[in-house]
Amino acid sequence: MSGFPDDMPFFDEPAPKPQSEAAGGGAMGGIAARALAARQGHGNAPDYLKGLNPEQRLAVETTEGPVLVLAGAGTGKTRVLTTRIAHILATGRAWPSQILAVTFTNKAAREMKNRIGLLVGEAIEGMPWLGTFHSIGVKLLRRHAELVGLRSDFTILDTDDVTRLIKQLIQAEGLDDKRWAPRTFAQMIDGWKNKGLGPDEIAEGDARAFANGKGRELYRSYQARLTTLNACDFGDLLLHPIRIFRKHHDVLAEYHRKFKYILVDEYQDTNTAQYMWLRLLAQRPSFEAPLRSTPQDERSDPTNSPARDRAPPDFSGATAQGQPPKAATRPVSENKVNICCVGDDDQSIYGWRGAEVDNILRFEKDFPGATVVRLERNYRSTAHILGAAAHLIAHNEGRLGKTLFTDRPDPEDPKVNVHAAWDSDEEARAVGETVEVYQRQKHNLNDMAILVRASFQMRSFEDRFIEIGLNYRVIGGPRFYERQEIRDALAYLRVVANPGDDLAFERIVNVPKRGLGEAAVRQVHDTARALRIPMLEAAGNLAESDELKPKPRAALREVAANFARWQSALETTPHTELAETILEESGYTAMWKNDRSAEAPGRLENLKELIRSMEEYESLRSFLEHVALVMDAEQNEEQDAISIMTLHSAKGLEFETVFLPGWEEGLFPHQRALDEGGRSALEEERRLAYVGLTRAKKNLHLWFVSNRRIHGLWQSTIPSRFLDELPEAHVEVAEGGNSYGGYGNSYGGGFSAGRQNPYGASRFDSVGSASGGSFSNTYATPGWARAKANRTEATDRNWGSRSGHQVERIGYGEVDSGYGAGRTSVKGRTIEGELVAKSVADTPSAFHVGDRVFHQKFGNGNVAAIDGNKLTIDFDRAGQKKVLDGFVTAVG
DNA sequence: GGCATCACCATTTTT
DNA sequence: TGGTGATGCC
Repeated sequence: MSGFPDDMPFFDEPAPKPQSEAAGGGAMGGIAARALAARQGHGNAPDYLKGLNPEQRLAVETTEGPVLVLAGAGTGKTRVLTTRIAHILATGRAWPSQILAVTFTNKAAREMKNRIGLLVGEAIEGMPWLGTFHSIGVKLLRRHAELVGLRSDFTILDTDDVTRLIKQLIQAEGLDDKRWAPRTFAQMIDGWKNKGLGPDEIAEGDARAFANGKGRELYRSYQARLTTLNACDFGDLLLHPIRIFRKHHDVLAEYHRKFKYILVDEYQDTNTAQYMWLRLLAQRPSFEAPLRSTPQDERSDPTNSPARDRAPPDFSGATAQGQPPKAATRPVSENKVNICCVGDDDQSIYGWRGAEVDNILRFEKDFPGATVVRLERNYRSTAHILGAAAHLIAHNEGRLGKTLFTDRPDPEDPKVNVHAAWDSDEEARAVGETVEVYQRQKHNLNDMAILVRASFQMRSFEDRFIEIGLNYRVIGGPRFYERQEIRDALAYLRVVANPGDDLAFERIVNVPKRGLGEAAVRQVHDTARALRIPMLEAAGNLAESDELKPKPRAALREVAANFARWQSALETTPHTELAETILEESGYTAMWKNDRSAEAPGRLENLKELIRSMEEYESLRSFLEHVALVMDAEQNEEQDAISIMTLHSAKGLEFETVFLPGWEEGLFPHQRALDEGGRSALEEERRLAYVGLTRAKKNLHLWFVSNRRIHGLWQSTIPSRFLDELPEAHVEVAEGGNSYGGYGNSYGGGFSAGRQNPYGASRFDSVGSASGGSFSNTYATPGWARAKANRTEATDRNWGSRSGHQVERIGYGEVDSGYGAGRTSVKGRTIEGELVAKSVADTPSAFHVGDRVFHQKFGNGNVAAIDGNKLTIDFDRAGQKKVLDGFVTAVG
């Protein structure tokens, strides 16, 4: 991404040439030649169109008017986007600078740039408006900053800065920052900004919910403070441009003229603010769609803040300024909106951070006459994987509806495997063994991945892989630019680049320790506020006065002198060299060299890496811009290693072999999603499962365990309802229990919909009961049965090596015999080819609500509810638990 | 200012 | 259970 000062001037591009000229003129270099090829008629499609399937080609060639491309997983989405851009360029429809192409992540933007580059050669240099929402937002804002009271050299605050700032504000209000956590408020503000709401627009209820009803004032003073600091947060990068567009018609009109084509990647992930932003840019005055509908998002959002009931903010630039929304005199062609949104409603997994799936569901209403192209031909996965994924996702309502298919079904392809394990350690062990099996078959570790729901799950895999010496890499997790030492170093650089960056100054004024305590820093702060000058300047003033004691005074004098010196060197010294000097002279490097903790060498190494990475940028300023917007750092993939990551960070990736552990109720779907988000959250969890399944090209292994340690306590768990939703035809319950036995009947089958779901029983519950509850309650394959038979012994082996679990081991052993003898029916049944794990037992439970029962692990309790063979029991000591009836015995 | 102790918490994460 | 962040004591 290019840094900001070196941007090309805004409106200096030549007017677009008519198509006929563009093709013939040499100005576009290689493109012209391709354009020629493009115009040679249907029989002779240009190279870049060859190899596209008919749907992809339709998506590429429908350049005019609104287009929605519903691109299922692995259907060539990026290819369509990049080819479409290449096509627009090659046919001379627009100059590179007239195409606005937005993505969510820097990675996606980078990949698009690369791939367009491959298609059209050098012309990519001129794609200045391809980037993330935020990077394009910055670019817009730098040009028009004064319209919202900022200078164009404003700084971009990261979440850490924001939190510290809010903390100051909360304290300044005389509020207790423990009662009102700054981070919580930062998240609230972020949420509001995602919805496009400024301080005056938030709902009364929301405003009152924080800081003794001072939420709104706090938000307002936060914004005021940002303006004073000449800074903005991530949300402002979108909101400020929206404000500018709404208020300054001329500005918006310029961009309307400028952008001939708009492309949006991952449209299902757009939040309301991004949607507003896009609509402003895409919308022409005569464009008459309902700006925002719809009853649907109210319905699907049980958190339903009052804000949702208010009239939607009017972000139509036209109507806001009182212009008639209709401009009947304009020729239709001028009102054409050449916007192309690409996305997949089934992969919308970011609702919890403000994404509105509804945006994509509503596209055709928003843009009447839209061409909708469905990409369903999948080039990634086997028919089994696609079949499993399709069957699962079909349980969601409110989909646009796609069914992926493959042209290349292969009878040799393995089915999707479902495995059970006793607990998470065994799960890790078993996954490790399976990985080794693949390794022996010459599979690369790079082609395998373990995708987990929550990051705490990673640990057991890491432990195990270290133990057996298996290379792994964790994707995601703590980011390079979020590390303490990197932040500190960046704070120094920020102050040098921008002396008014008080937050950065405060961060490092006493790092390393210079004897500047809280009192001294406060003094600097207050002076700065009183005189309306930057803290750095205030520090210089105080150093010359006698308001402070000699020691802090000397420290401040040195700090001020240092920064003055570094700033003057900024013009003359290469920025990498200057950075080194700063870290050296400030004593920062020395601080870590003197630190004897284990992390210190790593931190020094990171600092070196930071300097190295600066080399790619031409100035300190452009580097800082990059850092503010790009929080990730490249991972090196040279070493052969299996990847471990969350399902969320796996979106967009693919692997030959995928392991999906932890498919248990409460973990996946996650209990918290169920508790807080109701049905729509369950559907999002299901989409997450869908994303997980569709990452696999060939081999897919799902796992669930019977016991998982959650918050340090062992909990018995039951298989995820999502397992129930997989089609039997494509799934195989894995054998191999002997090698890692011990799971036996403890999982019991079935899910926990009843009590745990606040919205009531899921409709999947009724699958069992509606059909008379005549299902097996267990997996039923020969291997399974064998494993069951081996269970007790294996369990002893597994648990015996641990201390402190004797009781449980014995307990389960005893329960097991009773359970096995009493009520198991091993023969599996299916319904319409569905249901691998069964939810409901053959026989209704013999227990009754109110029965006094005993459980080996949890002790005595009373039955509170019964759902098939699943009992909800209020235990005297362990609280309420859901257990299978086979695990308890009647008391008295 | 540095260390020990204690309470508290515990999905998902980009920019 | 274990990691973090804040408090309080020296």
